[in-house]
Amino acid sequence: MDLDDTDNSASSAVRGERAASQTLRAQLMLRSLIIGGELKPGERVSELQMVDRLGVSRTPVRAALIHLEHENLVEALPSGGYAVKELSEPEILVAIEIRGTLEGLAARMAAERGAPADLIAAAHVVLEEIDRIVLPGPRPNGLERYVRHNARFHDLIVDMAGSDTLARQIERAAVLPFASPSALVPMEPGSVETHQSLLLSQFQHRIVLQAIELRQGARAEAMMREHARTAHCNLRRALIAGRKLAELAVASLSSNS
Amino acid sequence: MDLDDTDNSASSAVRGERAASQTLRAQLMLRSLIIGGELKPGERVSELQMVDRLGVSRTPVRAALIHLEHENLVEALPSGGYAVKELSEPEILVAIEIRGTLEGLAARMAAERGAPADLIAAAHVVLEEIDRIVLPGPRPNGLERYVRHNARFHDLIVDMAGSDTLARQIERAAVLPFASPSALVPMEPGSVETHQSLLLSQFQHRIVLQAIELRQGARAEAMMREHARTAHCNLRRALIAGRKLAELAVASLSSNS
DNA sequence: TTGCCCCTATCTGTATACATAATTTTGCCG
DNA sequence: CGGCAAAATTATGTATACAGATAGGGGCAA
Repeated sequence: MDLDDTDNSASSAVRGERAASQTLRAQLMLRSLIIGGELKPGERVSELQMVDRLGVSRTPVRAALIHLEHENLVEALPSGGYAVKELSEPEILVAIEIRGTLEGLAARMAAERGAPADLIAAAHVVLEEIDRIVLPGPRPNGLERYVRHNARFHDLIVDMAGSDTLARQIERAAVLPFASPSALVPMEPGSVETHQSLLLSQFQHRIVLQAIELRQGARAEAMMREHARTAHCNLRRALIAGRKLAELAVASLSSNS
Repeated sequence: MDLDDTDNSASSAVRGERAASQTLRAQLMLRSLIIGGELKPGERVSELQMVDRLGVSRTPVRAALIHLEHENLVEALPSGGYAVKELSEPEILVAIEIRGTLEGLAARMAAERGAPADLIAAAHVVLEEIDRIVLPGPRPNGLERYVRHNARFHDLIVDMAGSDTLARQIERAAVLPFASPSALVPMEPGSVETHQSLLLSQFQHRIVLQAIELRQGARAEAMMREHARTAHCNLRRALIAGRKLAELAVASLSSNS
């Protein structure tokens, strides 16, 4: 069978991933289709249709669907098969709260157990990089760099907790489009409002890191929780601004490498 | 092909489930094999071996393995295939902490949003049933009834939060043998120590429910978290007493209907 | 005797064939 | 003209065939 992706309508999602397994390719492409809105919420995801669309056979498509079910992006229909899960605003808020709660737990564990020195140092470096982005003032193009460093900081906090189980659980909670720490993409790139929001987030980053260093578990946890609630504001703003879900796909996909 | 389970070495795990799909059967049986210790931690789970052992073909076995991977019971090997995940004591403690944290979040959300009256009433009924079990004093055979009602109470709290997303996440966190709220099975049935532990748990139940009714979110959350840490003691006791993981399989499996 | 290389046996990933169940469409009757 | 039923199409669940890869064992050479 022809396995290259020359005629693949969703091949842009797997740029540079052509060596990966068919299952992973199907998973990434399906995620992209769902988050990008090309598959409407509530719509049935026909396996054969996906075979035509993704260029892989039914087996990897089916495996990808099982994975996506656990990621809360599709749900199993009672009569068999899967449908794109419709995300209500309250459920997204809950997902954000779950992520914040678990990241708060990670921060507290890091503070109570003590975080490895190299991770602390790496976090300081990341925060200084963010400083160089946000301190000079609002500038275009700084947003995507911020998102990258922000995601790295969150990953470092989770790593400091030293638990693979916790890391996985957090990763799963952050799959939903607006629940990811990188979900501030819909913000207006150059606006003063955006810039102030980033400054506040950076303050929170510093407090979390300081609390972890000082072994202040409760403080680290509370601040991390509050920090996650920044996403609430972003979601509210995005819902008011209109449907720009497609933009989120890139950030959401790039954050789980 | 012969599809009945007459020569099925693990058929006891699916008693009453013969109408279910092959995938679900494979998932339940594999869970039982892993939690029951028949598959040793770190051991590779050969698909063909499981085909022989479970009496289903490779496709359902493979689907079940993907599900179990998301349940943290197996992990994907870099070279392909899966292996039984080895659960270190610290990781189990983390899993308990995750469950407690998320159940605490559920209790707080129930308190802040207000729980449906019928669920509150149902919870009161359950607590009165538990009272009838533990108040008269230590008695044999009360333990399994306690476990059942205890699981029901925890489910009710989660339901009160009114979020399917949160419910799923908690369910996943509670799959690990000792992380489930039903994980007090290894306790000695008739001992005074066991009875006092149950009494304390029941006090905590009452406080959580009262806090939810009074809209005391922080109190409900803190008490629910602390309540989950009861499992820490049970784990410690079980590890001292010796390996009786097999007993936990039943409780763990029955709690996720 | 020991270490390295090759060969074999098995295992996974993928594709596909087949049977059962669900859904849609079409035709007929009221 | 509308509703219901039946048939056909399509969907999923399951089993299996096949190819590439991997790991392990045995044999040969130093």
